[in-house]
Amino acid sequence: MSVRVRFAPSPTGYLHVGGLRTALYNFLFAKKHNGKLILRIEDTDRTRYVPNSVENLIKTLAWAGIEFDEGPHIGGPYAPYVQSERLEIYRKHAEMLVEKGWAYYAFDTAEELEQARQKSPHHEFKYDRHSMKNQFTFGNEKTRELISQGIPYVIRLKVPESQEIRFFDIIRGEIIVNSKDVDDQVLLKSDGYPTYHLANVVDDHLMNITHIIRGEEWLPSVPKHILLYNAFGWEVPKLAHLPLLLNKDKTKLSKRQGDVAVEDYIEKGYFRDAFVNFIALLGWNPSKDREIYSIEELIDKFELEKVNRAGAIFDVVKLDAINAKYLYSKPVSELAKEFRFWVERRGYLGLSDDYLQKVVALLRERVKKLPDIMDFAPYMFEKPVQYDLEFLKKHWNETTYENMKDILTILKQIEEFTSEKIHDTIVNYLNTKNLKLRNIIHSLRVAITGLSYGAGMFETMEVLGKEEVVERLENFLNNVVPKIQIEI
RNA sequence: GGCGCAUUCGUCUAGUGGUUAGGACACGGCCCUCUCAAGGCCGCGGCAGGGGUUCGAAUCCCCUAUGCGCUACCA
Repeated sequence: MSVRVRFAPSPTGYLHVGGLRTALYNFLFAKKHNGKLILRIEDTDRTRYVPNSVENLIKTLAWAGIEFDEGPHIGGPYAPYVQSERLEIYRKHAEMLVEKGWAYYAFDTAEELEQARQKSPHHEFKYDRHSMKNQFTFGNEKTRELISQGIPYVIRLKVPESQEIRFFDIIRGEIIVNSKDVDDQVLLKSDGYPTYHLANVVDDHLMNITHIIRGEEWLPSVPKHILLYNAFGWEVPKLAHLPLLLNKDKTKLSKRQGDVAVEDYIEKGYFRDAFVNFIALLGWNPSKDREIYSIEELIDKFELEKVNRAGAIFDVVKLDAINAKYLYSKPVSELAKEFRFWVERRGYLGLSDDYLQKVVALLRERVKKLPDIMDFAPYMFEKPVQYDLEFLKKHWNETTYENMKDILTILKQIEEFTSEKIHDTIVNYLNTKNLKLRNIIHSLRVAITGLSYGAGMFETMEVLGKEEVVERLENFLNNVVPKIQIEI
C-alpha cells in the first residue's frame, strides 16, 4: 500500500515550531516514499477555536515549503477534512461501539466528575463504571429513557479490567501497558462532538492513513487507540512518536520562554530554508559531519528509524549560526531581492538594486539575519544622527581635524571613487605626514558612519559614493566637531 | 500518587561490543586586520550513578537517580 500520512493540527491560533517539525517529518516521509500528505483540521474543541487559524496554518506551512496533497483548502477523495464537518460519522461509530459492547452511555456531569477528582489526593482518580451514573449502574431501560428525555450524556470506552496491550513504535520499539492503568475515556462528548481519541482513530482509518507520525505527548494515549482499532476490527497504522521540543530548562517548549510561533521567526527574518534545516535537525541527523542540507537532501536522507528518542532543546543561538551560513552562501542578487522587502518595510524607499546588492555583499558576514544589516549598519540608509564620542575620544588628537580636512579636499579630486583609489589616495597623503592608516581611519569612520565598527572603511565609502561621503565629511567638520569640541 | 518515555561535551548530535568517544554551535587563545565580523589554527569540555553479562562495554541486561510527558466531556 502506498504511504499516506497526515498532519492534524488544532486551529487554536498560530503554528507552533513543534508543530512545524511534526509537519515537516510527515512531509519528508511522504516525499521520500512517494506518498501523500494530508492536512486534517482537528477542531473538536469548540471552546479553543480561533478564527482564521486554518488559513494562517496553511500559509505558514507553505512558507516552509510544506504543501499538501489533500486537505480542506484543496479537497480530496476523503473530504471533508475538517472534523467539525464529520460529526455524524463519529456519532455513528460511537454508537456502533455501544452496540458491540465496547462502549457505554454515561450521565455524570462535569461538576460531579470534578468533585470526584477533588476527593482523590494525587490525580489518582479513575472513572469507576460500577459506581457512577451510567448504563451499567442504571440499566439499559433507564438509560434509554434518560436519552429520550434529552438528558445530556457522553459515550465512554469500556476498557478491559486487566489486559496487556502491546504495540510497536518505529522510534521507540515495543511498548507494553496494562489496561488497568487506562481510564474509560470519553469518546463522544455531551455536545455531540467527538474527543480527539475517537475522531483520530476513525479518521485515520477512513482516510487510509498508513503511518501516524506525531509528538511524544500522544504516546500515553496509544493504548486507548489500540483498543478502539481492535473494537472496530481495523488494522492499526504504523506508529512513530517524535521526541518533544524543549525550552532551555527542558520543559515542553512553550510561550513565556521565548518565541514558539513560526510566524515570530518569519517576522525576525530567518530564511525559510535555514529554519527548516534547523528544525529538521532537532531530533534527527543524517550524518556525523554535516549540518547544511537542502530540502531535497533532507527528503532523500530522511529515515524515521534514525529519529532520536530524547527531547531536543530549541536553541536560538544554533538557529542563528545556521541562518548565518545560508546568509554567507546565497547569491547576492537573490539576497538583495529579499532584502528590499525588509528595507522598504522600514521606510527606506527608492534604493536601487545595485545599491542593495553592494550593501548586502559588504555587510552580510557581520550579521546573522538579513534584516539585521539595517541595525548593524544604519549609516548605509541614513546619515548618522549620533556619533560614538567615547570611541572618537580615543583616536582624536590635535592634528586630526586638519588631516581630515586635507583628506576631504583630496577625496573631492578623485574621479573614479573606488575603494582602491580611495585607499591609495589616503595612504599617500598620510605618508607625506609620516602617519599610519590607524592614526586617522577610526576618526574617519566615526565621521562618516557615526559608529566605531562596520565593514571595511574604503569599501563602505565606495558604496556610499563620493557625493555622500563628501557631504558627510563636510557636515562633520563644519557642524559636528565645533559642537563636540569640549568633549573630545 | 499512578503509568509511560527518556538520559553521550553547556546546546544540537555521530556512535549499535574493541574508536586517543568524532563533528557543529557556544566559549577561550592565537593568526589575519582600519574597527566589527568572516576565515584559518589551537584549546576547553561528555558516555547520570551502581551492579551484572563479556577477554572487552557509551553500546546488551537489571537496579537507582534525575528529567520530561500523560493522568480532562483539551488537543
